[in-house]
Amino acid sequence: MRLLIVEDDVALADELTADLGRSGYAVDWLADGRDAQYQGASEPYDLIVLDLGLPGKPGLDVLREWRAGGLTTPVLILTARDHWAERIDGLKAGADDYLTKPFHPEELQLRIQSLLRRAHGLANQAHLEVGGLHLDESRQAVIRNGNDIILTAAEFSLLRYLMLHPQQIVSKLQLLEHLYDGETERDSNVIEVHVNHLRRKLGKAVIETRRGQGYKFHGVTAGSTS
Amino acid sequence: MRLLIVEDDVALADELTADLGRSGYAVDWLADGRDAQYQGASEPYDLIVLDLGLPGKPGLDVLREWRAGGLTTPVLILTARDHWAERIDGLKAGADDYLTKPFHPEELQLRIQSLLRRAHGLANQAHLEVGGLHLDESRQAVIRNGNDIILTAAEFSLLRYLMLHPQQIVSKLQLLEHLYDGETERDSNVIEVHVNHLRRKLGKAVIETRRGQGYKFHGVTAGSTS
DNA sequence: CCGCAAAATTAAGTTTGAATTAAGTTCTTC
DNA sequence: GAAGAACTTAATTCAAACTTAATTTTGCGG
Repeated sequence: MRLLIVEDDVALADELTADLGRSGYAVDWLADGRDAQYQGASEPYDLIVLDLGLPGKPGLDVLREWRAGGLTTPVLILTARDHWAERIDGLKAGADDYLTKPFHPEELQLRIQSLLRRAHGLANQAHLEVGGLHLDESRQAVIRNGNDIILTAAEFSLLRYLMLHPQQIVSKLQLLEHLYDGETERDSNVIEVHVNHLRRKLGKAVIETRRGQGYKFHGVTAGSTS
Repeated sequence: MRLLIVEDDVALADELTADLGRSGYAVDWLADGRDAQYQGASEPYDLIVLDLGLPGKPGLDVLREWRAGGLTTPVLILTARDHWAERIDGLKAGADDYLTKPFHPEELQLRIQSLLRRAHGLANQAHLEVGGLHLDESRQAVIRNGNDIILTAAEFSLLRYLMLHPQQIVSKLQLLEHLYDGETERDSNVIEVHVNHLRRKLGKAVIETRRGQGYKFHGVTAGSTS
């Protein structure tokens, strides 16, 4: 998942970037509203965290123009506690959720997870569970039939992306763009390697390949083990 | 479907060419207005994407001269966000749709699909659905009576072309010219082979052959399966 | 800091399958 | 029933995807 954080408080932004990076998100950070305006509309982010108190251009204006231009990416806004009216304006302008400062970083993580599930039509699920597999975000593991399978960071974020797009065909390019920040080689075979590892751990049938098009996630059907 | 992209930003053009190619379009790319002027009028494109900020010759002039010369190919123009007046001028000059930069490539794909349907008199249809068959562009599949039939890239683009020209007789030469870029053998039997594959997957009646003239697409009538 | 172990990525060789060509067969029309 | 058009099947080609191993990077304990 690729996230954009628009926040001018350097200390806070650093912390959030590091935190989210550790959770397997590819995070970009911008401090200026004008830059955000452009980059948010041109890069394929899965979610944007937008502070409303920004230099360059007011966050609310940025958000309004994104929505006017047809951007559908989920946006979570950060507002100051004492500007409570901003929340309402923000939601009216097209924000999907908000958080008032100060907040705990874990709180942001939870909101992000929930927002991502919601955005992919997997609402009111407390945890990501698709086709017999249960993702445990806090431990980077999958649970199948009650037993844990430990994944590495790369495997985990790849699987998370696939599970958030069930029944869809996800191209290798799409995976490269959404799992890695901006500039990663377009002709690397990282994805293939990690897909291979996932298939080893979860069984061959879990990820179907559609030659020339991409991969498609299937749950584990009945008692397939290895 | 054969598309022409006229765009001087090499990185963007590369990306779009690759994207659209992956979706089964035969894509040509030109960076110069003067070249575009000539080639757009002489090759049988199904749609043209034209950036208005071009070297060689202003995009607007190119478009005006195409229209003056009687070219009816649908044209989608790309304009910069801050030159909003261009959009109006572009539409006046004969553009069929526009997109402001920056945009997401998927957005362009959707516009192209919609414009192609429109250009073939299948307006206000959100998806291409003819004679009981439903084309799913995002998954390169057809849906008949609710169940999916997976197609390869070549089969898909052939079927798409036929479905965009329903009730018409489409010659083999026409298919070769519109499904393959410029130079492909005129006496190859690729089309026949793919038609054969499509008939296998969809049933014999779906594509009628008019000996000496070409093929004609028919929907599936009632309960024909194989 | 340094060095070690695990993970991530790159690289190289192999396998697979779609696309095209090729060749032989069956229609269709005169 | 001959000739050409279209059909069908099989062979070939070539790029995509897989697999394994080698290399680089990262994180961590000393």
